[in-house]
Amino acid sequence: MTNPDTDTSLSRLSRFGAGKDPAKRDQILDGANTVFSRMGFDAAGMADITREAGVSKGTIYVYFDSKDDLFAALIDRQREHLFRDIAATLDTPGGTADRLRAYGLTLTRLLCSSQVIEAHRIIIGIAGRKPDVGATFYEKGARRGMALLLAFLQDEIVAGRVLPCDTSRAAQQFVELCLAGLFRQRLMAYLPQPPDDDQIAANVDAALYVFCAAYAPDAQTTHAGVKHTVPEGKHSPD
Amino acid sequence: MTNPDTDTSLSRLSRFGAGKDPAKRDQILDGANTVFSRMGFDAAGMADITREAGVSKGTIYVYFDSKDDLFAALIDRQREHLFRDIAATLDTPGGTADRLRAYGLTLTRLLCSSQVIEAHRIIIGIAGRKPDVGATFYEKGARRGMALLLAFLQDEIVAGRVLPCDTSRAAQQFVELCLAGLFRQRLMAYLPQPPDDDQIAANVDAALYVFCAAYAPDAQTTHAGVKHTVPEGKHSPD
DNA sequence: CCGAAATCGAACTGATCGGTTCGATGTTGA
DNA sequence: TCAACATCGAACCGATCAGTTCGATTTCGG
Repeated sequence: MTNPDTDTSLSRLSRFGAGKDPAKRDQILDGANTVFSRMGFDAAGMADITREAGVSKGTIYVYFDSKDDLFAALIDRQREHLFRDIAATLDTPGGTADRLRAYGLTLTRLLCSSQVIEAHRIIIGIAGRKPDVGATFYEKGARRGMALLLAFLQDEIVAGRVLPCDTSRAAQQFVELCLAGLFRQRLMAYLPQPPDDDQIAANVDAALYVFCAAYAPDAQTTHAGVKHTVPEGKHSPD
Repeated sequence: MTNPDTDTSLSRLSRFGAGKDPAKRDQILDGANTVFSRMGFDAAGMADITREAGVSKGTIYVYFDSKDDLFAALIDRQREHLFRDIAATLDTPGGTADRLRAYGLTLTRLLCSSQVIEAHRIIIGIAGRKPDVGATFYEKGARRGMALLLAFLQDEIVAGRVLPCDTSRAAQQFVELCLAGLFRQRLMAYLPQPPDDDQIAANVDAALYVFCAAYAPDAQTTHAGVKHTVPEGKHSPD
């Protein structure tokens, strides 16, 4: 009768139901992460994951319903890990540019890391066959990270430290500027290794320079030409 | 004795060797294109291509050595098609901004098209397992297209219409600005359809605004602050 | 030390897929 | 009309793989 979900007696604290031990679950996910990263989704075999995780095949299927389910759980776990790092950056002390730089540095370093690149490769590779998987991945990942930057930009505009503009598009532009020359090249394995910190810093500084030239109020107030009115046009797709 | 490769007699003009008929070759590539686009590389079966192309399996293997070979040939054919469209844009009449706009419009429209997106999905999906495939794809595609823009920017700098800068990085930045909010979202199927012409135009105009704010000489000469000296720092990876 | 339960591990199933083979078929040049 | 030849099409091969089954083994609470 003792329901394992409601039983909080001592006897249950070190004993889990079948497929309920979080340590073993993590062990499986760690192995899956290694194998998926090394081989990609289709080429990765459950036998490989079995071997890498040091867990029997039957046990994996006790913890996860299918290969797809296992992969989805893996993505979810990684994502939460990433957000912890990014969310803090915009609360950095310093001026607008400094906080943007901190955000850009962290974002660029994380997105160009082998783990994130491999995850993107897998998602993009199946996005044609399973559009909802890709869309969900973007929604819960990039879109959520973009929302942080978007809120920051809106606050800065209210404070007069950034020119009024289509914040959604400006946020997209800043991110793409940070990733310019790195992310796409990493995805296509044209850059086999993640960029080092110097390259990232140079890229983010260059992005910041361009971004400030367009959206920093001092450049605008100094140069009062009509040519540089910030277009507030239609919202960009986001 | 008559070697089919060197025999130019009339008898050979309407008769091709096995696996040498360019019309049938194209027929196979058309079918392969449809199937690869619909299903992705791994999920696409040779049987599907056989059906779609209306060609027997044996014949396909007379024209192509393997699935990989077939796919490579398909990519090569598509690429040449694209370059014809892009190469012309920078020779458009008009000022610097107009020509950049023409380039950006064409580039964005093509790269966000379903054909190109699907090709990217496949390449990126296997780039982990076969890095040389991905690298070659980037080398012969994006890199070559970037070279056009790069040469253009250098000419404009010499003519004093663009500020001296790291042209390689500036070119990357312009391209990413044009694709901001569109290309990555298309790859991940967050945008199921290609953007329409209005969206593309708005995006390219926004990109152009930002790019000009940073690299147009008039804005710089007017605003002589030290803050806006264009950094000529280390070359960005390209 | 016992007994229950989770896990192991190895064999097995059923299906898919890339690639091959080979006789039948249809087209073409002579 | 005939002979050569590219193509067809359907069966076939060998390998791989996701997922299942089940008895043996380990683990842990009592």
